[in-house]
Amino acid sequence: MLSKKTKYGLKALTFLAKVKNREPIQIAEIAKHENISQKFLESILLTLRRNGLLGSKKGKGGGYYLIKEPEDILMTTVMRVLEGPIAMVPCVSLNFYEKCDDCPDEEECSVHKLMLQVRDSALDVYRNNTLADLL
Amino acid sequence: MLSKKTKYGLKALTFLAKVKNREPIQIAEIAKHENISQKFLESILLTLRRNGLLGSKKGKGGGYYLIKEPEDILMTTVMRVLEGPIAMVPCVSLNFYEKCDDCPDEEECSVHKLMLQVRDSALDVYRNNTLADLL
DNA sequence: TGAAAACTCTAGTAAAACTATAGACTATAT
DNA sequence: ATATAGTCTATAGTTTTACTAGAGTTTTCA
Repeated sequence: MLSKKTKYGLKALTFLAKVKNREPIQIAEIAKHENISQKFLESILLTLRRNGLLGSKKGKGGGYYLIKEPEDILMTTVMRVLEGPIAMVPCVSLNFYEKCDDCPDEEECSVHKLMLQVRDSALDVYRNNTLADLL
Repeated sequence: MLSKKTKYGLKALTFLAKVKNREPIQIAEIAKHENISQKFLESILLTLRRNGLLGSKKGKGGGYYLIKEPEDILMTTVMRVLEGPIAMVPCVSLNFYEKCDDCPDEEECSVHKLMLQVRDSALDVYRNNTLADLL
């Protein structure tokens, strides 16, 4: 299941992508427009900012804004930042690889074999979609 | 993330697929061979049996066995039984569809758009793999 | 027939993850 | 100055996950 965090994050990004001139939008406005708990959204936007996807401006007239053009924001990046590993199992993860404690031989493991394919197909989707494609 | 339940279930199925003559294998033996907690495995095998993937035999010499040939067991079925919906979001699920409470218009929703593609690509993998392919 | 082997089922629980909230703090614009 | 708006830390409630306990039932075979 996709976490609410990722879902809300994606919605916020989409919303911000539509803003003219990349002017800052307040958290409250995004929250209201997308039906998201404001406090929860705060922490999500913060994560997106820390990971270089959003910029922020404090004080009056402040808010969050896209730091890059939607065409340049890959879904692989967004997903990794919000949802974490794209692989369903650490032993097939490119960025978060971990060995299984059970499972003596990865090459022989049926789960490994299947999940490798699933990862590749998901990666294929994420790599071929930018934020612009979702508008 | 793939649940342990699904992981263990897949391993058990793979193990059973290799058994000659489909003779019943005791839970304890599968658990030991695949490094799985026996009691936990019990409940998983039970689920698989209830969903028509395994047969069981009670009493002395009993155990679990595949009820169909590995070539005839699709991963879509296995995944739905063990892991639940293949879609990451209910609003793009074929078998477990549900409308989002937020989100006024599905067609306009960026999350929907992206997750539809992810679902399709995952489905594509699961439909093209039978248990036999994982051996 | 009876006892051991093996599956069935219900219930419960500890830990982790997820979702959300509260409140104090800091920076900025005007 | 002061109102505005993001930042940070802590924490509480809920749900899911991964198991465990234990009693019960069915089957087989001597």
